[in-house]
Amino acid sequence: MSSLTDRPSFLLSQLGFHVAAEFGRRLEPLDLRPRQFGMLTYLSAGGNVTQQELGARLGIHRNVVVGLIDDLERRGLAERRKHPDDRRAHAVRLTDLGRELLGHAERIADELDAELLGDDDRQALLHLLHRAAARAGLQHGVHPGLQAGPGNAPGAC
Amino acid sequence: MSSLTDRPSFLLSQLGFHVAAEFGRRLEPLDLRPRQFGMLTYLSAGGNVTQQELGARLGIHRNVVVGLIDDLERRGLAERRKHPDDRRAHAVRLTDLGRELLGHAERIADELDAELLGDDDRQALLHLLHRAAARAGLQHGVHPGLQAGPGNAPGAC
DNA sequence: TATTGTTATACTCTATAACTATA
DNA sequence: TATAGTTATAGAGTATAACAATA
Repeated sequence: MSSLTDRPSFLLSQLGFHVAAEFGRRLEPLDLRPRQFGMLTYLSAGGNVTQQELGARLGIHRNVVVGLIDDLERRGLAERRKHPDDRRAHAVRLTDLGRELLGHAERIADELDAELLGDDDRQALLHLLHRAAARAGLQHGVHPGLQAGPGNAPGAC
Repeated sequence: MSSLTDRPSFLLSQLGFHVAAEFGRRLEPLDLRPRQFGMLTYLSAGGNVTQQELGARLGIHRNVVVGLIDDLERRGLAERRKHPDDRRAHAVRLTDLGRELLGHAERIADELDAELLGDDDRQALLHLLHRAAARAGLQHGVHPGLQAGPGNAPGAC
């Protein structure tokens, strides 16, 4: 008579959604959606990132990327430059303001991490999650919750 | 320079979404959606469960519950009976067929659990997740991913 | 001919608000 | 007056398909 709370997969999913939703809520004061946080994070590495690449990396369809970057650009957090190698594409870059806002968001994430568990437990959890993620074949930094899907939660990360 | 994969909260969310999505995919051959699985699970405890109670428990709005139970009833997995104490309400019951299908779904969940990690690691993970869930104040068996939200993934559990 | 960015249209799902019947 | 179930309407969001510019 296994209860749902005895299933690691259920607990994992339950906690994962909870944490994602909580992160989304804490991001609201920054007027930033989890998908945009993902974008800023990916852009922060620099380089000539095309919208196509950005969408492919985060699992967001390219026609949705347009609107999200429209918003980021309108707010001065990112900008479309001319792509040096391909005149069809944009090279999306993070602005200083965008980098600053990303810093705020990361501090929020730090807080969330800190609240999750005590230091020792958190380290142990991180280790186990890494093993499970590798076993599941998950790609680094690719969050399936960001993908468009048929009505995916814009608030859930 | 903390990568996203160094954040337990991100990994938790990433793995949680992945597991939920995978569970949803494996449930498809049974023509059962994760939310319906949640309903069958809750109904399996028996008793006179009203639609209101079911929705409140799973975080699904009552007007959405109607359609989901319509489907379950049409397929002979659940049925609406007269509620003995309140003539406004239905007493939703699981049928034998519904109980059987729930068994199939639980076996699918068992497989997913088994694939997650080796036995020892899985036990350790379960322990840590329990602690984190308690710390976060999560309720037993209440999955925030099932909630309606502004465009919540019907495929993600 | 394929690809990048963009826009428009159709579809799916939820939110809100009503309504009936009971309490 | 409030609540259980139901239905209808409107809204938010995505998928699909087109398009122009460029490869």
